[in-house]
Amino acid sequence: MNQLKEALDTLKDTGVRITPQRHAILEFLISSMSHPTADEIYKALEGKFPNMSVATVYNNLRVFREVGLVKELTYGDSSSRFDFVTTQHYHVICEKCGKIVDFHYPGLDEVEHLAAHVTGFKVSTHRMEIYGTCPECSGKEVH
Amino acid sequence: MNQLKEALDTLKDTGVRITPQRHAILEFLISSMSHPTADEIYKALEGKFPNMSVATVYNNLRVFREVGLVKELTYGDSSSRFDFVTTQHYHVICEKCGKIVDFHYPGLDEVEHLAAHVTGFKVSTHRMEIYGTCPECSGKEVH
DNA sequence: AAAATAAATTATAACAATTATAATATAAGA
DNA sequence: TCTTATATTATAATTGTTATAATTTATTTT
Ligand SMILES: [Mn+2]
Ligand SMILES: [Mn+2]
Ligand SMILES: [Zn+2]
Ligand SMILES: [Zn+2]
Repeated sequence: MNQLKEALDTLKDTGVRITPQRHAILEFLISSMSHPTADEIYKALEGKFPNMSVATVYNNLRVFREVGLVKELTYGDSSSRFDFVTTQHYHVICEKCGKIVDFHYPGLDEVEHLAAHVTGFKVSTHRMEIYGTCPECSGKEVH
Repeated sequence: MNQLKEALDTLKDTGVRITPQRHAILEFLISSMSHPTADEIYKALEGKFPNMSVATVYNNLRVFREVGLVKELTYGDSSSRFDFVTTQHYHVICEKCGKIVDFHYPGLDEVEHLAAHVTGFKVSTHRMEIYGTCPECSGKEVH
């Protein structure tokens, strides 16, 4: 139920200290319901933490990733985005405005198995994203 | 049959000048049968073109991408890799050594359609990769 | 509760991949 | 061959991220 409390328990269980900065970053990730970049988090919290270093944001996002609280979504040259992990899901991304929408779909187990069989890899995970144009951006088009 | 000739024709048809550097980069991409980074291409050709700028490699890879000759494979913070496009395929990537292996599998049309239906996006494409450990890296493990 | 110590934060510098800039060189058509 | 738009080069700039070292803070030990 209380996602923040659960996240803090995870930190405690894994021996990660709970600092005000970590608390605030987690709080923001959970409440924002989006997929912010490190810099967006940094800027969102600079009112509350005027002296927080951007390195702290990066460091803590890495810590959260390592204990499984967040997933890092990486894209070519641009900034990583961070997703507070609840359940397995994929993403649909707008090529016009960059919006990221959650997309629930069963995991592609069959594909993983075939890949393992064909290539001899020990498969651990996969990545899948859908790209296109969101309804808002489609609406703006000239007809 | 002759992939290089076809590629050069594509350049001619789209009004892109054929320079020795472009010729050499294409030749390397086709013959290497791998997924090199811009820097790997740059280093591979520095014998033949001691004065070639790394910017030339980047510029031309972008040109090739724009006319559909190559696909850019992007990964978080590390360098993009470039794939001379022949047929649609996916990639299996070793998390230990970084090796990239082609994996032929029918396109995930069903997933694209469902995503379009559920999110209202106009879907244009998708990305899918399998991660794991390659046979060589698995063999090296201590038992 | 105070002291000790291990970990986290900050400020800043460094880094690596990529792109921008401006001068020079060249491919391709007239 | 001449012309001109385009490409290349050398270099600087930019951006996202990580490393470093000093300072601060959370937790453990006394
Ligand atoms: Mn998500
Ligand atoms: Mn490939
Ligand atoms: Zn959009
Ligand atoms: Zn490997």
